[in-house]
Amino acid sequence: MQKETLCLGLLSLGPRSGYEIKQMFEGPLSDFYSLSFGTIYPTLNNLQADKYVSCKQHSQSKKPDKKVYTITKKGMELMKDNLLSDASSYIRSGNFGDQIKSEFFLLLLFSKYLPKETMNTVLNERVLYLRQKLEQFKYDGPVPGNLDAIRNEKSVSFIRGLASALIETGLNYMEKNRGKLN
Amino acid sequence: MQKETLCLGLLSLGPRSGYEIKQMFEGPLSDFYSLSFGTIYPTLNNLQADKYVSCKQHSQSKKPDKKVYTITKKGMELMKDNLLSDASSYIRSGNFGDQIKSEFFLLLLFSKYLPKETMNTVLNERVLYLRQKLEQFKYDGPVPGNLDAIRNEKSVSFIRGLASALIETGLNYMEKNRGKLN
DNA sequence: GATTATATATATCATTCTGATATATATACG
DNA sequence: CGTATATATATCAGAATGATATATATAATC
Repeated sequence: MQKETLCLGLLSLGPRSGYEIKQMFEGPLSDFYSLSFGTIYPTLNNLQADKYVSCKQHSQSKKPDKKVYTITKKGMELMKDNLLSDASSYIRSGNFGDQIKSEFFLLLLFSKYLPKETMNTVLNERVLYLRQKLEQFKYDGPVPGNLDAIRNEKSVSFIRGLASALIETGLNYMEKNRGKLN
Repeated sequence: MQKETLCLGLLSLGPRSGYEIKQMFEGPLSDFYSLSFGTIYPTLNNLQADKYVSCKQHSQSKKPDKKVYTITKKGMELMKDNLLSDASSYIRSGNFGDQIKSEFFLLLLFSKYLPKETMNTVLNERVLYLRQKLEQFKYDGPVPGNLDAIRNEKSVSFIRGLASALIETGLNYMEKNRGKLN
């Protein structure tokens, strides 16, 4: 997805600074996508130059100014147009669509070159890690600051449910079939 | 995973050309990882310069020479060392580990900005696509050329089984819960 | 009360990687 | 006989990351 469309989409949930957009990528979106500061800040500057977002500078005594961006009508239109024209190309992506770039799967692929104890530890830690992830996805309590804007989206419940189901399947499979790796 | 380790790992399954390594990424590995020609060819050249692989040039009358690379003892050692020292960092990656970069999930996130008919078509095509993927993963018949080297790995059976289970879960979830997106 | 670590906030850039393009030939298909 | 696809390597502009720089506030630790 184009970085512009993505930033506009996140701003459609409410006005935000670049730093707060990054927080969304590190929080609720961390398992699905991410953009770096080096992408976010230039993108916001370009969007502002082209009037897709407006910017209010909140000067905070001696911290650097907090630049809060708001999506404009023109920006909403661009976002919707882009989503519509690119929708079909995203059908073949993500979870067993296009490239997943799974380092873990690659490690499994070459597991025969690792000592058995090492692979045992790795698999144990993977299981622990996935259990932890599962709890995160199932957690329904309060979230800090403006991160609840994204949590309350209907689509986010759908995605979280899907993610939980996938992790559970992965955990069950790993526990039942790990013997087959030796 | 470092591109060097990855290329060495694939060469550990047997001697191959850069083109054939690319074929592995587009075939059996396409859902887990990929490297472009722009990465593969320079990497092989560097590995050769440092004696981690050797190269035999098969001149083919008027086609460009086919450069077949073979992993050396030194290369096997580097690969194993790298795998061992990086193993723990791969535990938190892939399927709900690190970044999945799922364009499809992002599209769902912004689905409220798309017309209902469009989302309906998108979800239908996604289901068809996943069914097709599932068949691919379950297919156990013959594969062309030297691609069976990777298919016959024990770890590959494990990964394919896991992938099938995950896709099935995703399909079931989508079919049961797609109403919740409206 | 001093120090250390972490959080807020933006900006920049070298390095890395991709996706596209270039080049050249062979083969299959109708 | 032309057209599309496959084989095969190489290169490079453009994009994105990860790291680093800068500056301050706040919380935790000792």
